[in-house]
Amino acid sequence: MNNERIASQFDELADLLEIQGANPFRIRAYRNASRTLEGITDSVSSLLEEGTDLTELSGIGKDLAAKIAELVESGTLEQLEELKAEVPPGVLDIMRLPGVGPKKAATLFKELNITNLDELKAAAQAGEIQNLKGFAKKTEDSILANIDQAAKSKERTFFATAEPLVEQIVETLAALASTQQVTPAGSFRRRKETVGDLDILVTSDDVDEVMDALANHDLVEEVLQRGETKQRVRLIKGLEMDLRVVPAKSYGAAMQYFTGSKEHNIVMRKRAQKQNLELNEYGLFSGEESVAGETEEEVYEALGLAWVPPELREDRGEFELAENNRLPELVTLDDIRGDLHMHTTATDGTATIEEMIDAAKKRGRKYIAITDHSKRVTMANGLDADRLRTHWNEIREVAEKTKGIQVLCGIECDILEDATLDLPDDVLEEADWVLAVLHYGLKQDKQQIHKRLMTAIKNPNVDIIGHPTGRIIGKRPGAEMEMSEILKAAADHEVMMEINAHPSRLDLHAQHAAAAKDLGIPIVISTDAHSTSGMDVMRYGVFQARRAGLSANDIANSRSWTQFKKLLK
DNA sequence: GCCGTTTTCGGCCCGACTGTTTTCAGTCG
Repeated sequence: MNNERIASQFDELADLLEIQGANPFRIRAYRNASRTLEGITDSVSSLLEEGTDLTELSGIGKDLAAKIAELVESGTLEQLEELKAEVPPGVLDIMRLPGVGPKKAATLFKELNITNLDELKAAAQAGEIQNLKGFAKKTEDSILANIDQAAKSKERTFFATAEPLVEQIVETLAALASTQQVTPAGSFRRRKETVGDLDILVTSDDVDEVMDALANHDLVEEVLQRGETKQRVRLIKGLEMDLRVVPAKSYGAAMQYFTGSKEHNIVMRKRAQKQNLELNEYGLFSGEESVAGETEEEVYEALGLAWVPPELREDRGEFELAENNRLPELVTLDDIRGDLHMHTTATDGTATIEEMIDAAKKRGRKYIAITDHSKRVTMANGLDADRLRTHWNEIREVAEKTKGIQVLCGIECDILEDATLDLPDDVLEEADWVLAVLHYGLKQDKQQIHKRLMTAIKNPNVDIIGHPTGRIIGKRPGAEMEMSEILKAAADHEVMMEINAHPSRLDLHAQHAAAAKDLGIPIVISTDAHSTSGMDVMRYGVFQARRAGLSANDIANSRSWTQFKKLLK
């Protein structure tokens, strides 16, 4: 059983305990443990095999360590099964409706025996809900209004989808006469792979003007809430956005607060408490007196910390670095000089070799690798040895005529289900750049996946493993593997690892990339472009690298061509 | 249920908004 699965069992347990009105701190303990499990590279099942004491992990005590062991050994958790028998799973869907929480869901279940969304809808339509204590007509109406939408819009939105919407709204609000500062906060500012809600922070002399401007914006479908300082709207594509209007003297504290993450903020507040201070979105206070609040920097400084880049605010080690002024200088898009994963019309790309080279030059790239598919990927018209050699000849011809950019003859070579490579060694030897990847058989068992990746890593012609887990965010999980072992092998055999920059992949993810950095593995951020515009996704890969705490030094394709060349096999 | 340089017991982050209420509980981020 992998960490994610155990984490989700703990989350479910926490949800069920909430419905039952259990001690909120006990519930939090399960959620904290879930987060810890999602954040570590080693699988707990292998840690247990090695005899590691799981209580060494933060947020895992004796009790939860035993529950993890139970899950790993038996595949189930007795406590969870008992709770599920008491609380029907549909009650959790009800709890997730906007405006309904654990208490209301519990009331609906206990008083009316409502166990799923369908029954809830029927009861609301029959007018039965408004008679319950704590409910009334408005709650019933709101349930009916949300119930159909909620069923389908559970999923989060890719950062890349949200970005243009946020930019347009920021532009509109910034142009108003009354606004001074307009900045997105929340998970968007932290550059998470996906965002749930959006937050925009504004300083303004005229709250109504700002709120009206947002309410009337083309991208806004509905105003959900409007108060003195906060307005909540629903945008197109089902995204919801909170607008917060804050005084200038609190702007930094508000930015800090609303950027999160929640976990990061909890540590911030505890630090404040230890210094007999109180931190909230209005500032850092000593009694009534404001100590800091106008800028984020002064809030961090007052708590003895260097300013932490938003991408690192996850309570995953950033505080120790910030205390000692050892935070990394994170890589930026401007650092990127090469792009080492892209396709042409030879397989499933839409642009020719010339067009791709031209597009790369326009984006300031100094070197690229053209990496079309190998033959196993029939859907994409993958290349066999003969076609590949012809393709490489064409690439060399074009490259010779082109100035100002190095073009490598590459291949995206499939690692087949039987743990062999899709092209023979004598062909791979001729390549400048071999990117080995898993495309098929991602559901094979862990041992076989491991064997396949090891075949590629040990092959002396393989330069890099592309999109290592094969995950598609929100659609399919990656192949199961012991990432720490794969990374150790990659370090031993001097194989690089890719952060695939496509918004739906971002693979390696941040924690894996951080683990790769710790082993000294050069990381390559690649666009996997299938068209000239596909090269523009580089920024998302850079954001992912920043979230992993990587500097330009850690990124192989931020080096000059002369330096990068030395890494080639 | 976890945790500890004030602690092995008694804490555990905090404010805005809404709806249902006559002063507050629930929800949300």
